[in-house]
Amino acid sequence: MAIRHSELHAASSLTEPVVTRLKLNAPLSERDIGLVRGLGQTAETHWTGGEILSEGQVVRRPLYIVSGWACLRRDLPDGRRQIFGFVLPGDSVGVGVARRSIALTSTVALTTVKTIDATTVHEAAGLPEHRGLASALQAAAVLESALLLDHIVRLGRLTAVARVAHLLLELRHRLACVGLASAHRMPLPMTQETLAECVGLSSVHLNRSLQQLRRENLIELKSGSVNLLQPDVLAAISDFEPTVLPKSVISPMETAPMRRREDRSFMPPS
Amino acid sequence: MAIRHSELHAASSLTEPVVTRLKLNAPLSERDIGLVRGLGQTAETHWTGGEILSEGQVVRRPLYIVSGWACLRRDLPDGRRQIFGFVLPGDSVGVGVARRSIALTSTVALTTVKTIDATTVHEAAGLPEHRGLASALQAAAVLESALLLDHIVRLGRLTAVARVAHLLLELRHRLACVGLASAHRMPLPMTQETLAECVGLSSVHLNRSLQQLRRENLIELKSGSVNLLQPDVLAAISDFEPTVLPKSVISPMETAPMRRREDRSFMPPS
DNA sequence: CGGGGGTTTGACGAACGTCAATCGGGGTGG
DNA sequence: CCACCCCGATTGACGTTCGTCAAACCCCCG
Repeated sequence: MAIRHSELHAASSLTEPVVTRLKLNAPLSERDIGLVRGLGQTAETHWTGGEILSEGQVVRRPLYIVSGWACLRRDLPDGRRQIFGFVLPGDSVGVGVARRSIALTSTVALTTVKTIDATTVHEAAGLPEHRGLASALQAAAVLESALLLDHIVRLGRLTAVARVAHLLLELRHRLACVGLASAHRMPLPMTQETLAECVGLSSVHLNRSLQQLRRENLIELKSGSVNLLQPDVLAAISDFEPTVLPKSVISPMETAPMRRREDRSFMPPS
Repeated sequence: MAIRHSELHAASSLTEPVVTRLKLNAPLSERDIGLVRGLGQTAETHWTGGEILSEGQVVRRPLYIVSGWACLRRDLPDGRRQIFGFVLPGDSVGVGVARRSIALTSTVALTTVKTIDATTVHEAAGLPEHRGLASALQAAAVLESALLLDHIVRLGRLTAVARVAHLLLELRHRLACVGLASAHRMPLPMTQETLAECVGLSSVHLNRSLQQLRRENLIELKSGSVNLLQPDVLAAISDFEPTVLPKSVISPMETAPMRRREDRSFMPPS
């Protein structure tokens, strides 16, 4: 299921999304940052479709996603599913909603996902010399609940088209925070059915909603990535406003790192 | 808005819902319990419709609800509202989702609400001699997120009737935990419109869903309280299962404390 | 050249929202 | 004590949104 890396090279670059995210949350000292960078050695790989964490399972240790996408999911008795949100590079798994207890949802890899062990960081956050880390982790937890609240508003009060627009804007904003999306283009490495399970629609109706957005020249869909043609219009029709914290993290930079070839396979090469 | 009580009598009995809840979350020492009981002096009263905490406002101090109901709410630009959940006696306000930061939602009193200041408890939880409190608070935070997740499932995957059934069962379970509901009857001190804003339906359709439940002899509605006639059937049609923790807290006791006279007014006697 | 999974389309029915009128009970003023 | 009033609950009619079923399509890959 998870494969431990023996490679040590380039380990520090792996941790950059995490460093970026934590620095946005709170000012970090050099020691804080060094601590996080040291986690590159603990990288593990999870294949598409694999469960990084299973609902009901005891959470052994907190993780950080350093590359790839995952989702938080619950399976209902009749086979239907609800996706609570997506986990992106820089996000943590097994924290806040489930630290040191029982996982409330499954965390499933949507692409090949690389993770690092966050135990050290969480332990250090208790020490007086790492106050910066402590507030960064706290802020991360708050942002996590904020995402859940936004999702509730999406499901409870928005129409199908607005739900999709709202979700796309949220993902763009979060990706931009860690430098993985430009102002317009971003990866969207999942099935329409997965998207539907997130926004509470049937896959057919989700498809029609996407088409409506395309017809109105609001988005462009290529396999595995989206182009938000008129983000302001999308925001208007969905009442979107990015979650608090440092405003306007979206840089005008146009480098949008795309998924590598190996990530396009939706099945593990077992 | 909030009125500080000068009355000191019967202060300790006020805190009982909080003690009960915390004891369910983790084993508490006598010192832990004594600490909580001492909070009776800090009681404040909020009138129906008043905002105990406003979205965007800096959270000054954590509170416990000791009597009455409140809801977590967000108002949308077009006047519509989404209710994220209800806050019952024993629940905390301004914790977890917003501790020491900015409130992510408004907390609005649905009845007359009495609160006590939880600052002391939260500070004590950091001390080694109050480890029990620390785990109790942690468990409370987890349960809080669990409720949000359940709500997402309700909104994303259940039909109107099932949403209502699911919500009623959740409320009964939580009330029973603090001895405020019997196996069947429980208070429901809110407008159908409020209920609708919670489960993401129009008030008209919510009304029809309630009627369907009544027609099928699953519930009985009197002003301000519900009777769950066949909880097992309700659970079956809504895929409900109570949130983890000590199973079957629902006692066969039939004493269902109803709202007092003063609580039936929906407007403050200003 | 096939196959298979994902996407798209059409047709149809069920679920839900909206508008607007009516009802009903408790609270209030006379 | 009684008539009035107001808010919330209820009802009907109608239109829209969304789900379901099933077929066709498309593209990537073997």
